[in-house]
Order: sequence, then structure tokens, then C-alpha cells
Amino acid sequence: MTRPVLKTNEYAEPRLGRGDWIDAAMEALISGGVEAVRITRLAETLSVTRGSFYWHFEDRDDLLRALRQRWEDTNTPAIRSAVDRKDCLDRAVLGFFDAWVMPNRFDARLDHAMRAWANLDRDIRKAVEAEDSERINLIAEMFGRFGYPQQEAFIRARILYFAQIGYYALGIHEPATERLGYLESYYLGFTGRDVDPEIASAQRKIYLREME
Amino acid sequence: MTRPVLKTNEYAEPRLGRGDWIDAAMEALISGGVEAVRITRLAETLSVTRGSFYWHFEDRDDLLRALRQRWEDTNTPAIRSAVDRKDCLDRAVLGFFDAWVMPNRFDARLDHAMRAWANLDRDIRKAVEAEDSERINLIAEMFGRFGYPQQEAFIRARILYFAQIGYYALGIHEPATERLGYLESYYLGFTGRDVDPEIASAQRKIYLREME
DNA sequence: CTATTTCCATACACATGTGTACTGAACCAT
DNA sequence: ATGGTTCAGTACACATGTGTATGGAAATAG
Repeated sequence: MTRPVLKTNEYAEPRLGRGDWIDAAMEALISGGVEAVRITRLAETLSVTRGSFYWHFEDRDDLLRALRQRWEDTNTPAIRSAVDRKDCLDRAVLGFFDAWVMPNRFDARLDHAMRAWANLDRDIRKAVEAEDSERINLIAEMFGRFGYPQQEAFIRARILYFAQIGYYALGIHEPATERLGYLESYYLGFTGRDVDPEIASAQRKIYLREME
Repeated sequence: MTRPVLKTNEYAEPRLGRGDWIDAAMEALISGGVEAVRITRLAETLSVTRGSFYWHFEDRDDLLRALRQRWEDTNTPAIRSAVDRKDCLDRAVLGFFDAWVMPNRFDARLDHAMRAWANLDRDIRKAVEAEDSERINLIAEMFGRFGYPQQEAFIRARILYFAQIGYYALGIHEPATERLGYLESYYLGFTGRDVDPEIASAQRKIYLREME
């Protein structure tokens, strides 16, 4: 007689793994900051006791290291691929905007949470500064590719990146149609050039399709 | 025989007032976030027991309200006066930069701390959003005064303000001479115009004089 | 079917933090 | 000087959080 495919009772709650704790901690980090990722509370939301946690993790620090790791493996690579387009500046810049608003690989909420964490922890601060510096260089390369002198490319990269961080930090909430209405002005402000009308309208279509 | 002018022993430590606790809490808020303003720790740094605190304050929330109040009374008014110059755009924009780097009335570290706090508290978030919106309108009025069309003025105001917030949020640290070297590029990036060379060099002198 | 590994519960020790009640000392005005 | 006001110390109850030791149940392997 062959054994059933499912090796465990499919109705019973599966037991927890390391990843489940990290997922829950991620949610806590994003919505309440590092100070909110407390073993006791995670155990409550996961409906187990802390005994489980100390089987999967050395201590709280072990969990926090895992959070940092996941962030590093996800966010900066997403920026890189958005920005290194070779065809035209318009699409590269618009792709950069996308990273923050589209549910892509890049997790803007996590990025924001890491920045808040950086204010409280030297090691995290160093890590965030390193990622920021790398991202700005990627953006500066982008401007350089499309004809901007070196210093102007660097400063425009900073302005673009700072403004994006600031925009999210301020938690601006406006309807999608309104934000899209500003597209040309933003592009002009950041690049000093006018956006290609066809690319802009294509971008609008893509965005509105994804958002429903 | 006349009594001495000092009514209390001039060598003894003076007793504490409400303001002393608020000062200490301010320092804790700025350097460690709200979660770091703990009555127990403040008492330690002030070298008294918590008995003192509960004479000056109702409870911890009473202290936190005082912190918020001090912020509201200080920072946005400083922005307003920096930005509402009527003579030329150059000086208005440069004055805006100054607020963050000069030890003026505006306290950039406090502003940053309030924004971090806003992530953890609904009421603070609402307050910060209100201040941000007001400041952006002030900057948009500035651009409007100097000939920018309405929407462009609004978006340039946002970019300028967002970038300033982002710059500080990222904790960029570069020597003063390097930052001053970027002055013209920043001005061009934010306004789309070239800065008046005389005003720029005057600004450099003022800045280098203040900084030594 | 048994044994081992994997996961979770329980109980304990300890630390840090809040808030209250009560006491005591220092200062001030009369 | 003395009595009220202002400030600070002490002691207690309670809450939340970490980490360890140990035992037990459930899943898996042999």
C-alpha cells in the first residue's frame, strides 16, 4: 500500500519554521519599527509560545540579523535593474519612479523601516549608508550615459534620490490620477528636459492597468 | 545685616523645574527616538529619582505632549521667515538651505526625530503632515513670486522640500567645502536657473565665517 | 513499531519600565 | 520661628520583556 502524498495532516496547522518567524517579524518591523519586533508579541500573533522561537533562533539579535539580510538581498538589486536601461533617459527615470509605487521586488515600506532603524543602530546605519551611496552612483551613471556633465549628473542623481526618499518619508497620499498629472513637471524638474509625450502616455497606461 | 543676593546656596545644585526634564527628554528624543525617552533613564541622567518627575508631570504622556509643543512653536516659523524674502529667488532658496545647516532657530535634528516619531503615532503623524503641507505651500508661493507657472511652482516646491528632507534623512556627511562646491549645481537642479555669482560667493563667505 | 529528530509548552530567574502612596527635606513668606 | 509650598527619596504593586532549563508531543526515519 502506497503512502499518501501529504506527509502531514492537511487539516492540522503546520508547525512553524524559521521563515514564518521572519515573516512575522518583517511585518512588525514595517508597521511598528524595530522596537516593535518583540519575541513575546510575535509568539502571540503566531499562536505559539516563546519556546518555539528559541528553538529556531539563537536570540533576538539572530532574528534581527535575518531581517537585515533579507532587505539587502532584495531592494538595491531592484533599483539597479530599474535604472540601467540603455535605450533612453525617459524610460530609465520612469522605471525608477515605478520601483516605489509598483508592488515589484522593491519593497518601499521595508526600505523606509530600515532607514528608521538606522537612526537607532550604528551597524544598520552603516549598512543603509552603503546601500544609499551605491544607489546614488547607479543613478549618476544613468544621467552620465545620457549626456550630463559629471558633476551635474551626480547632483541630479542626488536630488532625484533624495526627493524620492523624502516623498515616501512624508507619506504623501494622493489619488493616482493626480500623481500622474504631475508626471511631466516632475520629469522636467529632475532632468531639466521635457519627457517624450509618447513614453509618458505609455507609462500612464501601464500604470493604470496595473493599479486596478 | 543684609542678606546675600543669592537666595540659595550658590554652590549647591539648583533643584529641577519642568523645563529641565523637557530639555533632557528633548536630548533623548533626538538621539534615540521616542522609545528612548524613558522616565527612569532621564532621572538617572538628571541624578534624581522618579519622585521628582511625578511632581512636575502628570505622567509620561504629559511629557511627550510638551515635546511636541516645543517643536511646533519653533520649526515651521523658522522656515516661513527664511522663505518669504521678496527681493530675489537666489537669496530665498539659499536661505532655505541655511535653515538645515546653520544653528538657527530651526532644529533639523528635532525635525528629523519628529518624523521618526510620526511613524509610530497617529496623532504625531497628523501633526507632521500638517506642518509639511504648510511648508510646501510656503515654498510654492516663493517660486510663484518669481515667475514660475502655478503647477511648476508647486512641483518644484515639493522637489526642493522632499530633497532637503531626504538629504537629512540619509545623514550625508561631507566637508563644508565639498558641499559648497555643489552650490551652483543644486541651485540649477532645483530652480532650472543659474544662481547669481555674486550672491553665491557672498553666501560662501557667510557660511565659512559662521562655521569656524 | 520503535527511536530519533523536530518542534512546542511550562516554569523560573532576572531586568527594565510605569505609576501611586507616603515620607522627608529645603526653601520662602509672614 | 514657623508653617506652607516646592521638590525629591523610598517603597510597593504591577506590567512587559528576555533568556534558560526541562519535559513532552508530534512527525519522520529505520
